[in-house]
Amino acid sequence: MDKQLPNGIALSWGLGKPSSRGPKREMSLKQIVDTAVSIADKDGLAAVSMNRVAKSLGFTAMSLYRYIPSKDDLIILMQDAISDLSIPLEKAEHGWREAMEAFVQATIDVYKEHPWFLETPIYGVPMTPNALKVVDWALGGLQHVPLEDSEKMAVILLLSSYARACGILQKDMARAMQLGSPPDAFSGKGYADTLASLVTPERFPYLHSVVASGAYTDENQSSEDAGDDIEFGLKRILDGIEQYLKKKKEQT
Amino acid sequence: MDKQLPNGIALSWGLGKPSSRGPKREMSLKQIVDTAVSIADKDGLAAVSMNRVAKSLGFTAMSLYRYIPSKDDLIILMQDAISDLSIPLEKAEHGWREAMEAFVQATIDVYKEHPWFLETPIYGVPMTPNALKVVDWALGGLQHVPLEDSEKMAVILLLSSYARACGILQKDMARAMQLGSPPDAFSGKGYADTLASLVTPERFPYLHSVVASGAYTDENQSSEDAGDDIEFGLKRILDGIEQYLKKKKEQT
DNA sequence: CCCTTCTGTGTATGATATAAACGGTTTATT
DNA sequence: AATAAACCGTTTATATCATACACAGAAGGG
Repeated sequence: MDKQLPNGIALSWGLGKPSSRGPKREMSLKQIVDTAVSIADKDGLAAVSMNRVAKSLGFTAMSLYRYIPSKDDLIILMQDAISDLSIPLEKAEHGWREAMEAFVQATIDVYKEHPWFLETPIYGVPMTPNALKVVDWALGGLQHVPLEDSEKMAVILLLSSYARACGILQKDMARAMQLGSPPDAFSGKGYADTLASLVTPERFPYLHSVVASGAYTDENQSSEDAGDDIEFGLKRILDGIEQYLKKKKEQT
Repeated sequence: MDKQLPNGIALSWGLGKPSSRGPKREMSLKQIVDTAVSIADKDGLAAVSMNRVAKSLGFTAMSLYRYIPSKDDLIILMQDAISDLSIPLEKAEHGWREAMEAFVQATIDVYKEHPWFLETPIYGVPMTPNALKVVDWALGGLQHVPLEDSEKMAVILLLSSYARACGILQKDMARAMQLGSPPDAFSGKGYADTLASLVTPERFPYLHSVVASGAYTDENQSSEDAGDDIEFGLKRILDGIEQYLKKKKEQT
């Protein structure tokens, strides 16, 4: 009887007794989760408290517990909610590369719209319906690719992590651009300059030049450039997969 | 004057006035951070409270604030602390592929030793000394690879993110193995069976067979197999980069 | 020698998640 | 139709936090 799997997962699947007795419910799970998501979108994940969510809906904090067993479960539901992409059902007219590119882009878009997704402390292999629907979509894009199931899953894992990396980068760049270069707390110089002065060539022989050139702090990059970076890594990954397919074909 | 960069970063660099006047300090930053890390290692990140850390050291919670401005900063310092890998300084005797593999493996090992690292909110691209030292190490492994600096950074970010995804997978599998297949809360069946019954072929045409086969819940996989999965994705990435290098070489 | 500065410590405060008990409401059962 | 059970949203209470503030003592500088 240890702490086991969060039953927010069960909730996300709509499992629960249909409770016929008692008064009519005045809220819905969806309503609660959507409210929580919009709060997180606006003010960050830390702003999501039971109180705030409930008050936004005109109820008391405790009322939420009639719908959700705990806040952790709410967060799981939030994650699932934003994974509800409107999946285009182009019937694999295009190749698998295009499909994977679309998958990655869609995932990155989620991070862009909901930056708090990067901060959620509840993580793990996807287990909720919308998240799994995305996996299913990606698998569909690979349906005619001669890979083992486990290999396909590995590819999806790889691409997901790539999208996440892009999300982090994007968020940092957005923040850097928003802040501009304000004088820093512990020196008169801007943040980038401060970092550059700390990353000395003795201590960081390889990193030093990168930071000094400003490439690390992304000062001169725009969002458009970030897009280019996304392209670069993605193309490398897909090339790698393609090469593997070729090699595999030769062996047979 | 918005909320700006956490100055826990400044602390991690050892920046601060050397205070000569008052009484001698009875603790040190390192002591505090190490204690916090060991608590997180043992009981998870949620167990790390100012009170608990201070009490472990025989002091009161408030005393910590003489060393650390806020708990968020403490977490940043914790992240930096566990990034203090003892970096092998093999002078690039091996190729860049081996170097990148070592980098990924080392990162994964950190996740294995400190699972709470996965739960810490990502504040963004690394900015603290030990974390940057790791980046420097990775850059060193790429020193003779003809890529642009920005491309190298993109590769490193990607591999970091991939390592994180592997860390998540590893942890989930470890938990799944530890739990075995306990009867679930909302059905008599085990968790894997429950999931399999939810992932119907109608709703998840492509994923269904994967889940049904048990490949998704990783029931029969050992940690060794997980290593294979890691290998697969990693090799694809590296293959893709290698191909890019080849193409680039031909063009010149 | 005093005064400034810093130390660790109590005390206090405001958030927070969530448990427990309550009055009112709806429906199933008798 | 009457009763009882189940359930809803609320009120109240508690425990845990992070952290602001003010204090008493310690150490060094003038």
